[in-house]
Amino acid sequence: MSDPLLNRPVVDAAARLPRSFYVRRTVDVARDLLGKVIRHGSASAKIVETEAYLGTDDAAAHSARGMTPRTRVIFGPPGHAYVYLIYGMHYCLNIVAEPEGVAGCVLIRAVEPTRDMAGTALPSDGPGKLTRALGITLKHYGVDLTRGPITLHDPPDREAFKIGISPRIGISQAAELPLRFYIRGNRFVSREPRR
DNA sequence: GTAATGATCTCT
DNA sequence: GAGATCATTACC
Repeated sequence: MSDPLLNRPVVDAAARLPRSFYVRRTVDVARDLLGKVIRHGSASAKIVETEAYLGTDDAAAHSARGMTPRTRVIFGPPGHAYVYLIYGMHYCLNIVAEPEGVAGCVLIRAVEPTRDMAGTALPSDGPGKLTRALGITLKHYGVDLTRGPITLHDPPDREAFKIGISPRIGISQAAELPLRFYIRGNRFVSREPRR
């Protein structure tokens, strides 16, 4: 493979994001997750697109209608994974934000593959595709991202990028709110912004 | 217990 | 533009 994006060095475990990173407003966590590295097993990828889903005041959020067995983790301590099955076939990965007791999570919409078990990049330009590429399923519901098996890290090299903001994709409620964040010009972003 | 729905993706 | 496919939810 000649793709320079592949086979980069594995990030240092010491750069793992601390709990304090997640104990903030959901919008801030969504924006700051851009450029971070997500790891699962030997797979590794850089986050290039996110969406904020605000707790109980956001009609588009699963947590809008209160705590249920599924949304329980969204109200729990930050830095945990909220995974759900959509359309009977795709898993979506969310990162829980806000202090314990306050709902809020960030949907990971696209990642830039940096390494995987086969040494080949799998499609990761969409929320359902990236979970498949990283091997994330419902069994990862509620896992602590400061412990594993899924972990988040600061990138080994700090590349500058510009942040784009747009309305969220694929929702009907609160569809106009500018809660989607992406790295401008990155080719793995799922869609270009609407105008 | 039954029925509607969906933060998607792939193919036509 | 339509179909795939099933966990979760709301309602009986």
